[in-house]
Amino acid sequence: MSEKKRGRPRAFDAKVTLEKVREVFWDRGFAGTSLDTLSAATQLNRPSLYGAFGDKENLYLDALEGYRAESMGVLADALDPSLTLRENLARVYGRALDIYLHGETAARGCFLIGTATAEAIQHERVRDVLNRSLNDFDGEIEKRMTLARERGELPGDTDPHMLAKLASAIMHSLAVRTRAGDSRETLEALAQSGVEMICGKA
Amino acid sequence: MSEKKRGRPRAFDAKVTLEKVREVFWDRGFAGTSLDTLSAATQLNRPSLYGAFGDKENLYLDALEGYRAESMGVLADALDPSLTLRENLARVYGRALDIYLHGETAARGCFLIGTATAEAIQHERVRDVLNRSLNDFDGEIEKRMTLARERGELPGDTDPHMLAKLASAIMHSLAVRTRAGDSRETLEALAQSGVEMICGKA
DNA sequence: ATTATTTTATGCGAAACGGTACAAAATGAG
DNA sequence: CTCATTTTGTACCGTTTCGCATAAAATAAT
Repeated sequence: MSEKKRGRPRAFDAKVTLEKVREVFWDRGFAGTSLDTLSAATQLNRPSLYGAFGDKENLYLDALEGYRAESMGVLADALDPSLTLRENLARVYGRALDIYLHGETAARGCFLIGTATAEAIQHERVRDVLNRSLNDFDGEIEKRMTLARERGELPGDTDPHMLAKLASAIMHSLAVRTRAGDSRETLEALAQSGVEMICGKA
Repeated sequence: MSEKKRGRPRAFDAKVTLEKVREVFWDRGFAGTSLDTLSAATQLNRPSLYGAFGDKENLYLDALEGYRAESMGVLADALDPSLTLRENLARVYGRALDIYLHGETAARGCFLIGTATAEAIQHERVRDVLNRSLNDFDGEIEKRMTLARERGELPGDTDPHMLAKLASAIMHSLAVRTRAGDSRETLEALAQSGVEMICGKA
């Protein structure tokens, strides 16, 4: 797996670097971030960044992909089927808010919805990542909705596909509203209303 | 009202210009748009743009404000209280999609959610416009929800404030998904599910 | 040791960027 | 007609931008 490579070894960890890059893009967006800013944040000079990740767009796409993969992991964990659907949804929204509210300056929301949305028109590859991410997210929730219907947690005439999209819509709204500066309190109230909308009042 | 001004008269209509500016920002975002691009789109040279609207951020904020004002007008019209709540919501979503899907290249979604969200962290004034816009939108819908409860269109224990936020969440999701490239068909299905979620199945 | 290979660091360069100085043009005031 | 005022168009300024060319440094292979 890890054969020793021939030339001079890298002085940095690509994965750690990509995480730092993500932080910067997350706050400033793709177009609003310069390679110099990324260079400063990662402690790497531009040629090293270019050598490891390619041009700016590639670097951004790699950062998006890392976020997407991590998010799907968090989602899968939150949807633990040994819990009730109500608990699952509350966990999904709760963990999302933990991530969305982690910003230093202003709360930064969702990396994808907050920054990729802006680039999606001009950059087809960004649009594709965004679309795939949203669909994958919907799909995971839909599977849980289907299971919930089988278990009787949801009525028999439930449409898991559309109900999952409604559940995702709450997430999208949390993402936008976080970035608009809403308080945690306000956001948690919305999340709870979302859970009640789907699972009924407790 | 319109006193004749003293110097050389303007050769352009500021309102029309602002609409053209909006189109460009809508597709490319704030950071992704150059003054040269705006100059070309408006047929004005940069000094004229600067003289009429100030710097790039001011120009963007003016474009956002125009969009916000128009959107609130469309919303007020769609919420005609002589119609049922169900009809109102269907109209709100329908007109939103008409606007969101008007793009030439890819469908461009909501100007605010699609572009201002990206700048909201770094530019406080943009964040404020975004926040105020979302709140005003919620507020208009909440008024209609309150009326619906009084009329018996909604159960007596309805919380108009939170229900309005759920209705807005569907809008936010439509905005994001349009920009991600979803088809009109898909989006209309989500809109309809949203209406049913709030008003019950037809 | 020598060579091949890869990464690092400095720094270049052409283009794009936002903003403005300045003079010409077009209007109203006196 | 002359002057003050405002807009227009050209041209420019200093900075930033992205990408790369180049050489030094660090490793493995021979």
